[in-house]
Amino acid sequence: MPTTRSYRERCPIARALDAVGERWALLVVRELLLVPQRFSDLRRALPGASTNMLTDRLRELEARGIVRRRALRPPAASSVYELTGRGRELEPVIDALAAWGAGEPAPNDGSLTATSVLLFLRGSLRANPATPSLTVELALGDRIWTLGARDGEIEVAHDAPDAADATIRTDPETLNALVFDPGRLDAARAEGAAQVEGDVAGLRALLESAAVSARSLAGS
Amino acid sequence: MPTTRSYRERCPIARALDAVGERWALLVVRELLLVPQRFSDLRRALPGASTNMLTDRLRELEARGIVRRRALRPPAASSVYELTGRGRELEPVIDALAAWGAGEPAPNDGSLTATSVLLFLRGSLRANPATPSLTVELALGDRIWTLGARDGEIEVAHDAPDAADATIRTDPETLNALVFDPGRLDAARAEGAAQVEGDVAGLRALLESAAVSARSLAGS
DNA sequence: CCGCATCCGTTTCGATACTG
DNA sequence: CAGTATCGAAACGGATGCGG
Repeated sequence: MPTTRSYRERCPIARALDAVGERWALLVVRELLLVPQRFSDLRRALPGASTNMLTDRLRELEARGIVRRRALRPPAASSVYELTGRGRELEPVIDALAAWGAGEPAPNDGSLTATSVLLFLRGSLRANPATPSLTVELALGDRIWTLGARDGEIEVAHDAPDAADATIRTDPETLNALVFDPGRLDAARAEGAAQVEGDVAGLRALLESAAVSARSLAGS
Repeated sequence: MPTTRSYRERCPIARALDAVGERWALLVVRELLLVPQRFSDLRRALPGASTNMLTDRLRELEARGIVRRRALRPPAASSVYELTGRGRELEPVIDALAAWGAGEPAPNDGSLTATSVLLFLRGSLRANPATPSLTVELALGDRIWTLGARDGEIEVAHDAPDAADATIRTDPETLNALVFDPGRLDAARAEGAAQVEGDVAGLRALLESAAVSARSLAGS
């Protein structure tokens, strides 16, 4: 049964925590921030969450107008969960948490989802005004993403770009390592952990731009 | 016994929530954001939190380097809890939550602390670039605060200003109402809910500036 | 296989009472 | 004032089962 407890404060901070302060709630929002996901996608992304926990959180978030459930077109006997407009407004909260959390110690056995890495990469690039303009096609697992950097505006979308300057195929682990240490790019390519095509120098410069912010966040 | 569970993710968002995602943790940070507080101050500010809950959270936050316990000078047989530098870095998280939470429904029986109102007032003024420059002395309960607005820089401090343009003595409830509807200022003064001295017109303009942001936040 | 509902042991929460 | 002790209630976490 969904959780209903409240801090019973009129403070907006407490009200926000009443809505998304339950355990797992903000991680569900995080996973849905870049792309709608099915129940089983969320399970894979949040292996520590039990099924009934996920069901409860999704129901609560739906009841609060943060998440919406949408049926897929008839042939697919499934549905996806996606953020509502109100849910997307949580992005600044997620971004602030990511910036702060980068300074906390990481469990060395921790998992890492594609969404996590992409959000952190995006945040790092946004934090660096000198980020070069470039459109990158990112293939992580079986999903294709577009990373667009243009005049300091950084966007990540779950689709293939019309025209990519560079293409990289890798996994979240490797991409995360590259965000902190772009110097590993050649080693990752040699090991087969990453395949790169197109403007390799541009991609390298983009990663360097992210690394500047990423390292300063982690160091604080 | 303090909580030790973790999401076991290397995602910075999950790491942040590992540190401050437990129930009540961020409300403790909120209360300490503007001024160090004693245990009993926190109890009053968070009446829904049981004493052992507060003890647990304070110990955890202390262990994580977010809160520090400081003994007061000898005559006072007491100590205060205050944020560390790392703890103060949570301010953007708190601000983002406040901005989002203003759009959530408020329980009509909810309490409201001075800190809550001051943080929201500060956030509203910061969100409005047209905020007039003014120094206000704010007396809430038995505490004196300084609200300084200068060239768009808004600061709230727990002390008396060197020189105030205006002085207002009221309670958190009334101040919160004024942030949304400055038109009530005269009524509040007539009812004795607020006493104002000095540049009343300036204070009124400042409240109007806050109200513009406050209403747009609540309306979204 | 997907999306849940049910059951159950464990942890955390919340309220009250009590102590240095 | 600043906590500890205790205990029932709620939430969490994992396993299993069941209808599409």
